[in-house]
Amino acid sequence: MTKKQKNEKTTEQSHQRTKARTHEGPALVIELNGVILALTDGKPRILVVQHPDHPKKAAGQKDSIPPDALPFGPLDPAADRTLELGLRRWVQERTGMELGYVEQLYTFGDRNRDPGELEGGPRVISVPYLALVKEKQLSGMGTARWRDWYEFFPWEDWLQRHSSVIDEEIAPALENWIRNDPDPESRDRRRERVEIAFGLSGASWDEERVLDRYELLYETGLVAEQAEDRELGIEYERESPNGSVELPTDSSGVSLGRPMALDHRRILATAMGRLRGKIKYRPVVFELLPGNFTLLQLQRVVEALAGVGLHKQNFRRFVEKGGLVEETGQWEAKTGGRPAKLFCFRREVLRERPAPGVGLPGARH
Amino acid sequence: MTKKQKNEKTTEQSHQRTKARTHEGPALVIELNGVILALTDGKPRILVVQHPDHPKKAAGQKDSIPPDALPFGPLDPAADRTLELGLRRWVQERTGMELGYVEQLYTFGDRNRDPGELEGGPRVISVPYLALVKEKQLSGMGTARWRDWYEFFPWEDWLQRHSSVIDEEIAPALENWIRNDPDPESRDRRRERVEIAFGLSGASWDEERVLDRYELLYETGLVAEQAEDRELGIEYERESPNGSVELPTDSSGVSLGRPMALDHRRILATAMGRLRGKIKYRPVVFELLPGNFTLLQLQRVVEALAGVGLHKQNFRRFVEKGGLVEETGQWEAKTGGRPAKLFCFRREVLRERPAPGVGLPGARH
DNA sequence: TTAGTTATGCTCATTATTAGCATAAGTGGT
DNA sequence: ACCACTTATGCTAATAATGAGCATAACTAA
Repeated sequence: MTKKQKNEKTTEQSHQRTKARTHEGPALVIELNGVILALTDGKPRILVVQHPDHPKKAAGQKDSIPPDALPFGPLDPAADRTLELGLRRWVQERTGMELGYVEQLYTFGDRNRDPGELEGGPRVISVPYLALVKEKQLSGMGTARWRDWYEFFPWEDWLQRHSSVIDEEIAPALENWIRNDPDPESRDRRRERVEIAFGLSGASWDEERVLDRYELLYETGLVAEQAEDRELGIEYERESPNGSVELPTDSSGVSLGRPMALDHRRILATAMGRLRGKIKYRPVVFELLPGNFTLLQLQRVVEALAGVGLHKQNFRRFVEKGGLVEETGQWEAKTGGRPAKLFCFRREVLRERPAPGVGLPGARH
Repeated sequence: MTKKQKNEKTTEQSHQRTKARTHEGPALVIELNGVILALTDGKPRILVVQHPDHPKKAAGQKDSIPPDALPFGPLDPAADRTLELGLRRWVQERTGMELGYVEQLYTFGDRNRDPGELEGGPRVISVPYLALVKEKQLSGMGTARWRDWYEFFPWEDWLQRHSSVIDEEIAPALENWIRNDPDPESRDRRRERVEIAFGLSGASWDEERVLDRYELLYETGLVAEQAEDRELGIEYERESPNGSVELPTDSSGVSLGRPMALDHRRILATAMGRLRGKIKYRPVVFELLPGNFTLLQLQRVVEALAGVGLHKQNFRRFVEKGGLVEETGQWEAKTGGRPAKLFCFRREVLRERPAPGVGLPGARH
């Protein structure tokens, strides 16, 4: 087995990593990841850190900057009463941030998702959480920094029309990938997945399928993580919220979007898809906004999250008639044009409607 | 601490339980639970087993039948490549069932959700999965049996009008619970939660809020598990998909619906809510139906899952015009009336529409 | 043949959604 | 003061989706 050989090759190089992860016995660890999202100048940004023991660094490649990683901390089974409290604890300890809205995402437990396992490290189960915080209140610790989430997924940004990277790079590569499958049935399945995920050939773009798209790019070798995993000889068998995923085949050498450590981009994709879905039926956007806001501010946030542009007048009508907001009587003057009314979230809507979200009224398609 | 004293009291009584759970060291175990749902005579039924080491049984109460439990198995960190494969493995091993559609639910990791922890047992993290299977193909093993899921949640069944148990038992008890709160602010929060969850006083019934409702009944002492937990002295701090939950106060002695072991009814409530939501935007109902079906069969299934009645003609129009089904050319004669066309799921809809589900067209409200 | 049952087609009023047109009320520059 | 430009907000006409029901068709059982 070539993969096994590769594993051995890396074993010695990265003992630093193993050491950092050694626990007193359990072959099982729960890692709590946080996808911590805030809005700075109307752009969604997530908190990233530099992974302290990323293989590349351990392998002595000091010159290469370790990739961004989602902040994470272990669950302390003895101390943390709930998983969520565990997350809040270490986020508080290490960033000084008090998390507000918090929501559990998908639990990732695939073997070898953490390369440390190849060296006898414990099986690492990751339970990631999406957290929405009001503003950047980062008490500048360590390597942590905010990063626009579209840097990781440039193809998800449809705000200024079709993001061109799809037509120019992704679509041809995927077309190639489809053609390269020798089995006709399997080829059809590939084609269907591509068409549904990227809204190609007549299918419509579903902004929620962020993970589907990322996983296709992974399988096709269009994101850097795939090459990295292959290099490390990771036999990566994956379970996914949307069904299982084929194993990577070839590496194309292409690297779309900013890579992340381990499978963190997969986790981020999960978070993005989840949030894009959730804003439609639960009033979570307001967690990111100040108490008072203009309707255009609200619209810009929804657009930034969903990655699509909306029709202004219709959006306004939707949130007003839907009872999601109410006037405060105050005005915002610094709009650059006519002053705008300031609104606030109308809590009573929770009682009135079963699924009070903002939807995407008038999305351009 | 009275709670601690109580814990000690039960320690000796249930050593059988501890023994059954003893592992070779890890203070952490992943338990994979399956909410395995099938349809028999059009009714949603889930697979339940008798929990082998339920406290009551261990405490020597041999006469009392152990309550139903969701089937579960441990994750074998060494052998199971993914969590989902681990689930499939033991379900296959123990019931002979091949699971089809499988979906991960919320990961429950609260301390003391498994009473074994009180006696030094490992922290048990539960990762439950919802699985939909075509028919009852139960190769009658052990204590496993199918049980109508509304036995556990009688108040969720609105098919024949308002299920009366709400008006007669739940509403008064909740009203009482609200009034008993001495703090006015906290009282308002309780009232709002009740109104939203149960659609009381003008709010509309949201069939997806199954967990909210169960948790309110738990807090109010209207379900048996609460009394049980109190008896065992469990200091139960809970994290919930929909936010945190108050600690139980008094026990009313009332027991609504069939109880389950540990927090399994909470897990089941999560599954029910998730499925009720999912059918609206993903064509999962078809996983439960045979390949060919009449529109009324389809409607009955959706109604059974959602717990609400639908307008027949509108439902038909919805699924037909929405492209969810297509005619097969065959007919079903044994309808008791005019023969019905047989339809099948139309796969292409996945490509055409972003969120192809059945919705609840014409739900009675 | 009749009563009962289910299937299916069709209508009509109501409500939502889409895509714009048009006006209001600010800004900065000349 | 006037202009060009910006954003805010009101309104409308065409179209689509939804809710509620009438009516007919095609079978079964008594």
